[in-house]
Amino acid sequence: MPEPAVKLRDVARQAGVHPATASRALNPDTRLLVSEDTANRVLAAAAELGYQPDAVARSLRTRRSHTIGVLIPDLNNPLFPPIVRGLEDRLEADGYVALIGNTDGDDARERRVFEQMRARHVDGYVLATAHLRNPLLTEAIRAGVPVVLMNRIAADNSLPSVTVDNELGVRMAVSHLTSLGHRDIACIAGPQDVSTGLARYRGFRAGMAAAGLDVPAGRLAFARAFSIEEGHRCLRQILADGQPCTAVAAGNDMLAVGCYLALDEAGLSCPADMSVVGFNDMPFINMLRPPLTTLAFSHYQVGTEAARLLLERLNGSAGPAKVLYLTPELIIRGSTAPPATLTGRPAQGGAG
Amino acid sequence: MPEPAVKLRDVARQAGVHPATASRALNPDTRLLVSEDTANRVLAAAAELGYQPDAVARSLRTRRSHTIGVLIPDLNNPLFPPIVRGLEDRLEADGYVALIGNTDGDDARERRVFEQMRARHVDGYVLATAHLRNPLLTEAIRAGVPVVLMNRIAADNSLPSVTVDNELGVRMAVSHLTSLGHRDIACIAGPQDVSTGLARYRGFRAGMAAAGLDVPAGRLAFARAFSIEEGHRCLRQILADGQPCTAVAAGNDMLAVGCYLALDEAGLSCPADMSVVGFNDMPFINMLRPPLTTLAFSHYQVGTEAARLLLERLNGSAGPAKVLYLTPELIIRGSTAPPATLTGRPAQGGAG
DNA sequence: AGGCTCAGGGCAAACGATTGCATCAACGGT
DNA sequence: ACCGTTGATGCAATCGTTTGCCCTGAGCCT
Repeated sequence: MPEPAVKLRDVARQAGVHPATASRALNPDTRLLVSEDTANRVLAAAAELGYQPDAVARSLRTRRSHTIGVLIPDLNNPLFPPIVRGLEDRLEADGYVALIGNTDGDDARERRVFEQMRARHVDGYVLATAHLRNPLLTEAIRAGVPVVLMNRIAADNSLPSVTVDNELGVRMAVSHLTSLGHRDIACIAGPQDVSTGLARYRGFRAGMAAAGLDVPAGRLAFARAFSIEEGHRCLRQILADGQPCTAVAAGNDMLAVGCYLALDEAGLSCPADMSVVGFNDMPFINMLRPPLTTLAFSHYQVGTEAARLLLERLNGSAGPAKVLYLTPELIIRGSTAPPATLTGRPAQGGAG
Repeated sequence: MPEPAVKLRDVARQAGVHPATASRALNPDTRLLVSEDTANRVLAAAAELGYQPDAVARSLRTRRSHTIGVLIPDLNNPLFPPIVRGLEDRLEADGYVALIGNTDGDDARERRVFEQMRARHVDGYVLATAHLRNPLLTEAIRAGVPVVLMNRIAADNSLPSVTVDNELGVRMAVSHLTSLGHRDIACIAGPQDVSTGLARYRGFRAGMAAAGLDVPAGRLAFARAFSIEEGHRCLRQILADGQPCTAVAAGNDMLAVGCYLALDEAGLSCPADMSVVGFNDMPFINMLRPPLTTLAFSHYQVGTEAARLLLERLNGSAGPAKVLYLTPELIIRGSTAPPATLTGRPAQGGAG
């Protein structure tokens, strides 16, 4: 037998006032409109009855739901849960809750989820799925709903965003490889229609150019998704028909894991035959065989900062969009070592 | 400038009917109440204007939100995302969306999230966080909201649940170890106030008893959480003051990963010095050093089945609670091998 | 032809909270 | 003593949809 929920009306009756008065007493912003005495009576009644306001009714009337829509491209990627956690923690502090949607990188699904959220009156969106140009973005803007981008950013920096400095990161990775003595370095770039894929690829070219190294087409592959399978496929392709190489820079850690599979399959070992470097330092990546050299940043912080940016908008600040870049840190682990031509010598040579 | 959303009223005006009629025409269940001709006019108008019903208003009126609250103890555990995915996929097929909440195993936080969801009129809950006796459960039941448990189950099987056969799984693991020749087997049990922790510990004792083996206290440790840190702590404790052993059965994969850390720290190697077996076969666990022997089951299916059970309830079926047990499969990988006393001999001995 | 049924569709009342406006008492100033 | 002011509270409309009820007109039977 369902227990009847306690309503504002009940609190009002118990306190001997009109529901409107009770409403005002309960809302901190309007509490000063009622006498302190009445306010206390209402508060006491609410506490005693265990009153919880009906978020749905409130949302219908106020047009605010205190709910934020969060779109994640792939929740199975361990990179995202810590980000989501950061978001939730920060949002909760301001009384918002996150509605999380998984899109699988599928546009149709993304649209469905987006509409669902809209119908539920979300007050804002945090998107980790943004393509460089995304129809959803303009649509949300037009509807007047604040949007913040996470991890990926938009083509024109027109939206508040928080991301790691991808280009810098990959330049650091390339510089690490060249300082180990590598000269023939392959690249498995991520999808070029999202900012992370593009910026990291740019970073790769910039890093190679700075070192005076060439990037022949045979040492370059573009993944269609940031997935293990695509990493596997791309490195296999490079190994099959590309120029020989001694190291590979992968667009992210998932692609790097795919590289491990391709190396196993080809009977090559990492780092003896080929060094691998990833991006993201996602959870568990330090426990792989071998532990992956990669670029780290605080995932949790990406979430909290995105939440902060969104809350700023929700609270009315309307300045130009802030784009926040976190600085990545190179974490050197067992997957990178001097190339075989150096270690092949009797000496256990490090390179300068 | 925010675009005004199109409302039922607009559709009705465009079709030349009353909003009530439009509402009936739009709802498949009541469509037969209006003439086919009118229904078509309304449908056409709705399509033309791009009408999306306001979920909030509807939910206020109908007391149904088509939203399901999902409570997850730790989204950072890669076990859960595939489960959530299964849930979402199955729920979406029936027009429901999942509201996901992370509880961090924190009771207070769990309660807050639970209340939030209640205020948002969720139609049901799927809990992966259930303690063996949980005040939230009785509370939800009393409020008349259907609840399904996932992964963990309640003490008295009074609620629809889907879980893997934990006891059987660990018996299989123990039998695997004994057949390799292990006799001194340690156990790192999970928290005993959740069903998975308890059932797996029972399975361990049952398996050992069946093999006629003893379980001295010094080879037993109880983790306070299913975390890497706790696994680390527990194995370290056993190594420090326990009887010597050649294998350890961990309460889940996270605890097993913690064991890897403790072994590294003690200068022991797996599986040469100590075999390790986990539970769950969570993503990435097959890529560790060494790949972990563990018990597998379809995580995705746990999600879909839980959704199915909940949908049954939502659609009015009121029979006794079904408890669904999935059968685990032992996946033998590199973390288990015959004990050193056997492999120490020149022959590459297998054991019967 | 009159009365019945019945399909089709409009009216208005919900759902529970918020909020602009009206009311009303008390009070102070002149 | 009267009037304007102010502080506290009640009234009622509103958010967008659904749904019980009633009304209307057409068709049918005797």
